[in-house]
Amino acid sequence: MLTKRREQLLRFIVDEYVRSAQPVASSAVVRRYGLPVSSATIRNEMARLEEDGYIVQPHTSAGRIPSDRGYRYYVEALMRPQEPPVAVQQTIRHQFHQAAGETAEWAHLAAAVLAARLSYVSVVTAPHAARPRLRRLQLVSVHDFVALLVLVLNETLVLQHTLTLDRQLSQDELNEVAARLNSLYAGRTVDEIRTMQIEHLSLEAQTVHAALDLMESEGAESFGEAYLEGLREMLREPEFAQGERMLTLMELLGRPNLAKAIPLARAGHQEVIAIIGSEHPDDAMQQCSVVISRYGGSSSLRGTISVVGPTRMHYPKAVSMVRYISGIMEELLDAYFG
Amino acid sequence: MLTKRREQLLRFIVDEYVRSAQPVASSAVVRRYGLPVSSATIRNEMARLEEDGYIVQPHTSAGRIPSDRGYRYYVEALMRPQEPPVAVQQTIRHQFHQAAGETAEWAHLAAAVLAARLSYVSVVTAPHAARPRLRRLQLVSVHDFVALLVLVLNETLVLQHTLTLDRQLSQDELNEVAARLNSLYAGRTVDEIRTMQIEHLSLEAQTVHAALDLMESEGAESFGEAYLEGLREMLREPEFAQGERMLTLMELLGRPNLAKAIPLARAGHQEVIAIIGSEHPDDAMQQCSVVISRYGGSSSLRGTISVVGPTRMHYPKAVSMVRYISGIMEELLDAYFG
DNA sequence: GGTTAGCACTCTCACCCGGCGAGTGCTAAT
DNA sequence: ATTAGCACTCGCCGGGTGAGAGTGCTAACC
Repeated sequence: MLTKRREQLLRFIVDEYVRSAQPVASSAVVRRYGLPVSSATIRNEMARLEEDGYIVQPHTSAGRIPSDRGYRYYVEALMRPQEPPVAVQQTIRHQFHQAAGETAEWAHLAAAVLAARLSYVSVVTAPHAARPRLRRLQLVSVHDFVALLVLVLNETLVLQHTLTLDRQLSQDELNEVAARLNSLYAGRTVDEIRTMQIEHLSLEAQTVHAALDLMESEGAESFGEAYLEGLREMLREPEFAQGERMLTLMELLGRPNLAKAIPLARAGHQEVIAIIGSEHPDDAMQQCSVVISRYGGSSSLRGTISVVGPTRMHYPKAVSMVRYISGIMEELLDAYFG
Repeated sequence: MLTKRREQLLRFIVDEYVRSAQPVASSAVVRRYGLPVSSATIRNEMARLEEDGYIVQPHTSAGRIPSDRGYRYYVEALMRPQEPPVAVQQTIRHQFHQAAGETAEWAHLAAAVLAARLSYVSVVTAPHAARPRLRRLQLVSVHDFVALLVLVLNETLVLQHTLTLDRQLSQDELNEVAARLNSLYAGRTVDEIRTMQIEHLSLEAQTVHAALDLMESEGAESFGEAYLEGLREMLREPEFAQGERMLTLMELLGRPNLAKAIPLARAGHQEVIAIIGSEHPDDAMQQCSVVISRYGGSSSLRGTISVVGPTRMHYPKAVSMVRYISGIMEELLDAYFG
């Protein structure tokens, strides 16, 4: 347990380092925060904080920077999460209000807003049903032997697939098939449809097969329909200034690797958690922190919303912003599909 | 007009510089290409090429690198476009075959393949109808006062929009409305629907209004549904090694600026054109070249396919690969919607 | 006239060196 | 426990230097 004064000092060091990206000197703390003690006293305290592993020196005769352990303590015990200012809240609400009709765009907008407000990378997975239900399917004639299968799943997810037919069918015939399948299967999950074991011929069978495939591919939570924004902004942070660093980061945040960077499983509902630097299992993430939360507890749709930034991240802002946007997504889901 | 030998020398210099990213020395040319002359002779010839503006020296006592004019000459007169090897062609055809059903994924796949084969940035705009026609619309009940409008346009473009209703409507009622609107408007363009001037009440009016909005937003060729791939690969090229360069490039290739980088208007059908460095109007593109082509001449659907790389680009590969992929897209469109 | 060997010249790059400034840790006094 | 004073360490910056690469020029050669 840290003494009151050491806690406060640690807070100053974190705040200052986050602000300036420079190692924090003892004299700088005294000057900037107007402490009633001399820099020598601060140096003594700093030495103790360093012994305990909360801060480190990049090299002798440099100031101190927080260690991952220091950040952790800061996040747990020291920081005061600050709600976004009212003006910002209003702007954001307005933006979501504009896009209210575009269900499929919510997650995209959330990612964009988050990135714009924080200048870190934001990753938002679209609202997603663990067990998707078929709402309605439709067949649209496209060309002689080609038809388009359009699937509306749970709430508003729309999928499509092109079917190649064995014979020419009119739109009316397609409508009939669709109507029959809708009456059989609308409202059901993949498993339910599978266990019904109804025999189908040709086009019906083909359609059901394609539909089940599409639905299944939606089953697992993944980054398939994730929105990632703000990479450019984040790469402006001084820790990524060298080309080297940028490339490894881009590598890591590319689609195939995204799951390594962001542990969806650790996202808890309605609580925002942070994973800091060395707490990541993956080596490439040692320099980064992730702030993550799940949204959509009350409806059947769930998603995650997260921010990836340098360990030198503005945690109060990041946590509160993730919490705020997550709340908005929750509200929207409730209002539209509650 | 250049002499035969100078042409050949220019070709060597371009090839070698593209390969090594290092200024090409006179002795290197002699050694590497086994010429029957001495390096002094090459130096004389190089001096002439430089006078005429085809090559430049980064500084005294460095080798030569091609100027934009030199690249232009190379592209026009010297390079031999090389078809992709048969094995590669087969692999690519196989990849497209796999995805044949996923109409909406073609452009994405094209961009991915292009990026993987060339390691430059590829940008592919999805097949797009200049005057979209409504094929079919559908209304799906989502929740008490919420319905989903699904629009199938021209060939296989599927759009969606959420409607908030003034009163509760059953799926059957929604079906009726959809059926009526389909019988009126299926197969028509925005303009046609507008001129029909049919009076509608409440939900019908709302639906038509939303549908027209969606269709109109698809009208103009844009990067709205463009796929961009390969940024990471391209940033590995030595010319972008400094963080500075990377950032300006990422800035430029971000959605809002993409149109500046890639002049869609200059893409000619069935011919692949290159825009080299200083030929770009925009300052930020002076270091880059674009290879671009249009696809989909015979069907009503069009799109563009382009590659952005450093001016030190492997033009033969880039041009032939763009041509090849463009041909495949053409074939696919013909086969499915011809 | 075209080609070439030889050579002086230029420019970059990598390296080393030394001074400066920042910031610390320690000691001794309060 | 605090603090003034001071020696010490280390990164950074500028200049200087030597090696290497590659050229342009000149004069000789076929």
